[in-house]
Amino acid sequence: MKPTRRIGAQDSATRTKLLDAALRLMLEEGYASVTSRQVAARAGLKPQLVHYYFRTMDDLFLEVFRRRAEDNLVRLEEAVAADPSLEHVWQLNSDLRSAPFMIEFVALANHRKAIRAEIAAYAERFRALQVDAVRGALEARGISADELPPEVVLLVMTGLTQVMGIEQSMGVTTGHDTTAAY
Amino acid sequence: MKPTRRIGAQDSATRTKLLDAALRLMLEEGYASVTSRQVAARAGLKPQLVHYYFRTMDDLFLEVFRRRAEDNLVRLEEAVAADPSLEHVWQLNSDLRSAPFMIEFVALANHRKAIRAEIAAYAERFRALQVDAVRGALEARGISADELPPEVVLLVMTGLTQVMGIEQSMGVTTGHDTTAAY
DNA sequence: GTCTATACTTCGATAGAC
DNA sequence: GTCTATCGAAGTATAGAC
Repeated sequence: MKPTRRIGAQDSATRTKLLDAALRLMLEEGYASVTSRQVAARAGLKPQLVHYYFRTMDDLFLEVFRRRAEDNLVRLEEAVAADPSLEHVWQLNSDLRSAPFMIEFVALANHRKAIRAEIAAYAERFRALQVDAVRGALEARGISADELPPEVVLLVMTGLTQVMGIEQSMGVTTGHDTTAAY
Repeated sequence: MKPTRRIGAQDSATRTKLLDAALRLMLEEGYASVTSRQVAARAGLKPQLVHYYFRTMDDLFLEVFRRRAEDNLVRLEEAVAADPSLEHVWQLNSDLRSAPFMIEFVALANHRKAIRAEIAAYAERFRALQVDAVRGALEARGISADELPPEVVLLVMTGLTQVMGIEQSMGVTTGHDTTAAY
């Protein structure tokens, strides 16, 4: 029985610095660049501190994801409460700022069980919130869920913005303008 | 002036073994696991051979991508020639087998210029083929490009299958059945 | 043309000092 | 509670032997 190594306090300022550095690094250089050494360098700290505050690198990734995901959920809830119209929900979905974040984590999750589970749970919650919002917006327009299920609307919306986001980030723009206008 | 180190022949069987091993590794473990040591281990060869046949790891990634992309383009062309109906184009797009491949490379491309350029070029060619196919299928149905541009149909199609593919691989399935039926 | 011996860097992780 | 000294394994890449 291993005596389980000691881990730093959750509310340590150093820990927060490491999490911030890890997130920035991930967005700028990709998850493969999120190593104990590089994270520490960004934060202006020693590499060993990463392993003091996070038992493994996966633990670090999970914590980076949770912080941002939690934040996203709250922001979505507030935004929908403020303006529940269909246009606004669409607009929120078209916000491409979180696309790079998700690309990294989806790629990472594809090969790490713990992270995949965390993302799936988050995605379900996020989707549930969105479906509720779309359902309300559709009803307000007098469209019943039978003729046009909110889940369908949402998948089309999400798919569209996702593809366009990815393609844009790579410089592929064929048909984007036409579609946006449409 | 560096005398440019020697590189193995393009048609070497060993080189092909390395490319195959790299592709498998990438799909199974993610791009971060595609290292000279691991690729060589998979192929039953010495790590140094990777650097004999590919100057850098990026060169290896590029070659893995090109081989598969070339193959995809040919297959798409043949498939559309065989059956240019809208249903068939949709079916081809719904083929999720290449989704994991693209996820890896998109994530990788986000942070490597050379790879991004290669993927963008491929995506444009692939998209052009698809747009032609959809345009033909729509016209066969008497739908003019003015009322429903083929680019739009394609982006919706691609978006839908892409999101569903990603979500499925992570165990998120809310609304998939409903949408498929719809 | 093909492969190996080798160099140097960076990796994650732990045990122990403050 | 916080941080550092240190380890063995794995990373890319090159020069030179067959």
